[in-house]
Amino acid sequence: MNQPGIGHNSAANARLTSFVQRIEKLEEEKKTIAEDIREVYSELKSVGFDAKIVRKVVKLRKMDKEDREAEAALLDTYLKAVGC
Amino acid sequence: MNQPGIGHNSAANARLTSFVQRIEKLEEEKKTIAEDIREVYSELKSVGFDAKIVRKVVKLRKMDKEDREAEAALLDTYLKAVGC
Amino acid sequence: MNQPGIGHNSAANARLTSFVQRIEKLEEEKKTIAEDIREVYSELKSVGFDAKIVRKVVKLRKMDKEDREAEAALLDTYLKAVGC
Amino acid sequence: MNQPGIGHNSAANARLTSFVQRIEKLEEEKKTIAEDIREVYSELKSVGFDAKIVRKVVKLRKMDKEDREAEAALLDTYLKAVGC
DNA sequence: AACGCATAAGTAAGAC
DNA sequence: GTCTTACTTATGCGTT
Repeated sequence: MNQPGIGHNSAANARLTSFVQRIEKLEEEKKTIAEDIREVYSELKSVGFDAKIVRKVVKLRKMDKEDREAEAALLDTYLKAVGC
Repeated sequence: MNQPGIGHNSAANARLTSFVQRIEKLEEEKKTIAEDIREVYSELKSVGFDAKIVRKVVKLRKMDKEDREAEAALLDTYLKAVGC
Repeated sequence: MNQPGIGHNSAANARLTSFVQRIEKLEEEKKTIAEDIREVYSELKSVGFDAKIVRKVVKLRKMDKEDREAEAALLDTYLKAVGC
Repeated sequence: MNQPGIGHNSAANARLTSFVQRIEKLEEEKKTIAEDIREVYSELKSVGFDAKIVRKVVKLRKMDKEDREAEAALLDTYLKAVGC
């Protein structure tokens, strides 16, 4: 493919390096935020809430109500199909 | 279970709501960063680099780094095992 | 700690190597089974079932009925607490 | 969605049940192997090795292996990019 | 018994 | 559009 000639083209090398560094920096930030989230869960746990359930709450709030209901209905159907 | 009595305790409700909102805000930020990363890939692609290759480069660099960290951790564990 | 002296004791070395190999072999087998499970999901998907829901079915069957109900009740309480 | 009509179709019910059982059986086997691995660790611990260290050794070996594979994959991608 | 870690499951994005 | 691969989330295990 035709990406800029690497290895014989210092300008392209520099450019690529720059892209890679930007990505790595962003990934670093993302990781930091993930840690912050974990901290919130651990704080909430330490004051007595059930972290597992709170995770479900967060997830459900993200889902559209319709989707939620459709999924619940399908699950119900399958459970009956397998005899539960 | 001994989580704060919810339902008859507006203070606990408010607290839980606050935790949930903090989490949602943080997840929002995380999502934004993930989008930024995708944008970098698309930018780099648009100037002629092969995104797939760059992804592998980033991955490899990360693995190398982790490898070094794992080695250091192992050494550390050895030292502790030996009483240092 | 007092694990057998490694590095100056070839018997201990051999023993450790043997343990490590046993573990690696077992992990290999575990990986194979995980692949088999994935294959079943993809087969069931190919004949029209919703793999995501089937996963939930499997998970729910594993849970005790009581636990299931207790969890559902708590989830409900939390959802109300945050105004859903 | 177009999954087989469940609930009014005993053939589909039977099929789903069969899939679920296959999965459950496979998960059982996987669980057994996980137990075997734990046993090896406990055996090795009982003869004086430090399980924590051995875990790290296993992990490191795995990472090294993955590293090599990732490198090979990158090389492969380069070659393809260049038309080989 | 709680805490953090490490593995495993589930979900979503990207390649072909 | 399918299919795989990568990332994220979640659970369980070992440790303190």
